[in-house]
Amino acid sequence: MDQVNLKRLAKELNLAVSTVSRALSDSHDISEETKKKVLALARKLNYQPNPFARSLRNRSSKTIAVILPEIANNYFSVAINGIEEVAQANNYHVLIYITHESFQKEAAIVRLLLNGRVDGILMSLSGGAKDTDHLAELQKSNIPVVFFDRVSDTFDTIRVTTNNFESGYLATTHLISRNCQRIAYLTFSGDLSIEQQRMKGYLEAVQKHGLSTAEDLIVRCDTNAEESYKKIKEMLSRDDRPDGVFASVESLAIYVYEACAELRLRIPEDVKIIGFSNLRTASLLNPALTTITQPAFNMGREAARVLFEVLKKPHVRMEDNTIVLRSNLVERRSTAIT
Amino acid sequence: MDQVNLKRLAKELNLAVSTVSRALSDSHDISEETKKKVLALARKLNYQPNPFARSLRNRSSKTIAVILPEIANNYFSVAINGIEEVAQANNYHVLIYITHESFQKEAAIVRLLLNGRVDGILMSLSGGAKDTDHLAELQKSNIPVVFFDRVSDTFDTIRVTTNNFESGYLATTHLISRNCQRIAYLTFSGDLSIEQQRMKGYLEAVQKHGLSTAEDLIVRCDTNAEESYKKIKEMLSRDDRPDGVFASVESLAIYVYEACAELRLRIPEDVKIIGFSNLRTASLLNPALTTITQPAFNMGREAARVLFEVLKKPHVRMEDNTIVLRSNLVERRSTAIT
DNA sequence: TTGAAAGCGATACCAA
DNA sequence: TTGGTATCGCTTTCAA
Repeated sequence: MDQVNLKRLAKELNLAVSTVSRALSDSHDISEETKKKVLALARKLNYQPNPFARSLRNRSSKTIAVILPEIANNYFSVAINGIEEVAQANNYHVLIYITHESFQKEAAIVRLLLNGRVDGILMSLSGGAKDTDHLAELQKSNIPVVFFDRVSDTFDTIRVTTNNFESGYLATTHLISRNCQRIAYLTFSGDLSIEQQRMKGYLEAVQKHGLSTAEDLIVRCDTNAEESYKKIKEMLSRDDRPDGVFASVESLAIYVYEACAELRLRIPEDVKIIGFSNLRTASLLNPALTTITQPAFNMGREAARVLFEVLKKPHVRMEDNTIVLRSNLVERRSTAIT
Repeated sequence: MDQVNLKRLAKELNLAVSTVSRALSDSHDISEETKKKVLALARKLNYQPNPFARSLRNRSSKTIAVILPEIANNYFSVAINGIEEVAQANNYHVLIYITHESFQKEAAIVRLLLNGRVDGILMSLSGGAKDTDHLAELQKSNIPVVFFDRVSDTFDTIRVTTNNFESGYLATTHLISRNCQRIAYLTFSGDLSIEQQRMKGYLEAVQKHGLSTAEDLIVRCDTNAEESYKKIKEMLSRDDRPDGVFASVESLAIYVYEACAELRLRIPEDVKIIGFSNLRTASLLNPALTTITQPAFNMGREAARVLFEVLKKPHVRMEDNTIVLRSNLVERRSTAIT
């Protein structure tokens, strides 16, 4: 079957390729009559311009990339929803890449994108990444990047984030106001800027109230699920186990629930729990989980919106380049006074 | 800054463009010496071939599309994980499109892809779609399509699905064995093949045991969340309310929990619930939800695997073109005998 | 208002 | 083993 391209249309209409091209792009110097003829045939043959020829010629891919540490997580999947909505509105395509929290994968993916495959990148960093060469390369490449949620402190690009320090502080004081005396803090590697912000908030609140900041109250979980679960369970089995747990990452709160079930610890009687979480089912858990909830959809939408703003006028440098949205504390039974 | 392309490399090395191209693709008829020289310079200048020039020339995009009804849902996000893993292993890129259960959007997206932007498509249909013109166009376009989960009965392509009829039957008999007499069935529009399969299983089980199949036990929810919730709540408020509910879609099970909480109905004492669900937190709900769980990751992986099989040898027609994986019933407290 | 032709960057065929 | 050139499909400049 013959491809339908400009040449084909031109031949059937006895016109030049350039005329057909201009007619389709509604150029001013084409007569109404030919425009109509061209459009009619194009529709009849279901003409679709070849995207690669276009991209090659125009140096624009009409595509953005989203690089994420994971996707089976309500925060990120809702954020993608926001991103996709904006992209569709701008007639852009969205490429997805998942790093699975692997720094090597992240670097490899970024390098895949340096050659113009995408016009811009939305990115949430993988945990535990020390080396940032790939980010430096990105910055040199003139491809605009917007970080969201897990942003980079060291690179001067646009960021969409939440008030992590305040949220960390707020979550901790919430536990304290519920009579918790030994408050544990659960985090991933702790390397990410947002983890550090949240932890600073935790530490400041704990110190301000004269509570223990013993190192053994801080559990750093690596990406290995089993390992993390074991560490958490171990902490909850100790004699001096905490009476309050602040999970700075969604999945860790779930581990706490599972560990408590196994250890027959009652929530909130024996341990109170608060977690950063966008779980749809937080209110249906047993007991309902008190959460710090991030505006996932809006963060995705904002990040995409700013990216397209830059794509439309690349010469403009964003002055105030960090957009901070607010997370909400939603109080539920897991931190109720008993 | 000058682009690094073949021309540039050729000039700096005093070679022809074609020679450089062949050297980089490790062609047999290029001397080791020049290969080395070319590779060295390419690495030094960080040469990245232009993907669009390549795609234009080779008529291959190294990209697949995934079209989904929604993404903020554990089933689909885990399925994407499986898809992305296979795609990365094959050095392919993954475009994501979300239809939000809108038939119009689905059709528009499919039409965007008819022009060669992708080499293949993985697709899960949107609900309530009657018109299938866009699928017909797809089939004519020679772009291989693999349906997964929400497959099409009418189009003869490759399908990856689960044993929906049996699962529907099994879920229903499970409720019956837990002494349920009036079993409600919750579904979306009911237009999708998988919905019909599941419902057939439900009906057969109910009839076999001589229980009521009254129409008012079947609740068809449209895509509107509020509307769906109201319908479910209304059913649970009636005097002849069901004592067992089978939610054939994940989100509907959540509505049942929420409605029961509002109506002060106890699960499982007053109503027992089973649901198709891939919720990470099913076991932590109050009470833990008995589920039919689909192998989401494997379904994504299988679908992608078959797609790449076809992409590698397009002339081969798949004989047995439906792959059926098995869902599991996981019994939990929401269907416990009381 | 329309046509001819150059060029985007990579590949592959034909010559040498 | 290497070079020259046509080609993929589209856009755009220059000429007519």
